[in-house]
Amino acid sequence: MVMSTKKTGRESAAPGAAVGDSPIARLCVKHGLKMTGQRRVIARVLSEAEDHPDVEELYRRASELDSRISVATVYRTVRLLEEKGILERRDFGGGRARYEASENGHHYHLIDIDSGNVIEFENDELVGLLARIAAELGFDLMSHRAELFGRRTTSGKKKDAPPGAGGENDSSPGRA
Amino acid sequence: MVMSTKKTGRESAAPGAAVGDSPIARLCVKHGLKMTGQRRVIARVLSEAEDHPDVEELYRRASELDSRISVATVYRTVRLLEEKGILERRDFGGGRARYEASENGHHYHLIDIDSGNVIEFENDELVGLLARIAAELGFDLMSHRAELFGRRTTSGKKKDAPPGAGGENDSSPGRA
DNA sequence: ATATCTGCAAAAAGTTTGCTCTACG
DNA sequence: CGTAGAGCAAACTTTTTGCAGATAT
Repeated sequence: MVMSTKKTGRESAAPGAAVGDSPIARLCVKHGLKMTGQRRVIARVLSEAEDHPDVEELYRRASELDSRISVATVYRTVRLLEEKGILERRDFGGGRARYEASENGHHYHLIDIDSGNVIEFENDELVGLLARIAAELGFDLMSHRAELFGRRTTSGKKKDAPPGAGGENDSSPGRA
Repeated sequence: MVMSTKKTGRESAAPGAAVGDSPIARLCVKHGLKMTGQRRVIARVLSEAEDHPDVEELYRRASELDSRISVATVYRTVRLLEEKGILERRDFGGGRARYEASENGHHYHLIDIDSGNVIEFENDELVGLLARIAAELGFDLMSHRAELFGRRTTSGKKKDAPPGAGGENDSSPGRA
């Protein structure tokens, strides 16, 4: 098992994309999408996001970088990227869809039911098992999610708890 | 892996509840809720549901039994029962919330992303793995959920397809 | 050149709510 | 009886869309 480390940096340039483009912008190019100014900004915001922003939040962040962007465009972009498999839509309740880059790798959430902290983790064994289950039911697994709700073990038998890897503390709480 | 078998039957009567009441109606009484005619009907519809109806579908089914029911009441009831822990709200994409009785026991969902159909399954191996993961992170697993989003395998290489056990055929298709 | 994309504003779609009247306990 | 609940319609929230003008390739 591996605790997630989100990558925000950029790799080498790709043909057809401007050199400063974000990873997601390059994916857009690869998928044959036109790279408008707005789209480039939204792609960058998405690439740099370390949380799970909803459309409103994406709009806010994108607007800071370039005010000539409308919500409708964010909605359209996010939908387009989801269809291309570049983005994944998440539903943590609260009525609005939230997004994260597929390239961030699949990770899961363990929620500490006492503190509310969210711990992200990856687990290849889990991916494999879920894919196998889907296959047994006659499906190709396109995406999936798993959320664990747990309580710290009282005994100090904890095996693995990387210090800074814990609570992500996303912005939007449920509609309490 | 075991396909689920929902229980729809009724147990013995409870004090304070009318004899013909559905299991969920009895839970309502137990929680101190007034049992109006409408609520009783909605409770019954929920108790008898073997799928994951959204509000519109609940409204349709309830209206068939008693036409004096409004959508607003369905919304209110469903929300109330969720707060009481009697119902669980599910988000399978497609924009609408869907509900199922908590008493139906633990199972997982595989959503056909093309049709919106939901297949339920149980899997002990999955439970074990998730518990182990939680333990490795220093937690006792209190509850969890897993949802798979898949697409029917094009090739006929399906391994395991119990003829009548599969497609539950929930009503709402994704927003295709 | 031209198909794609954007902004704007209007419209959908889903859900909540204020108010008044009804009816459960 | 008193208060939770129901109906109705209007309000809200989130997301989609039609159209005219802009722009990347």
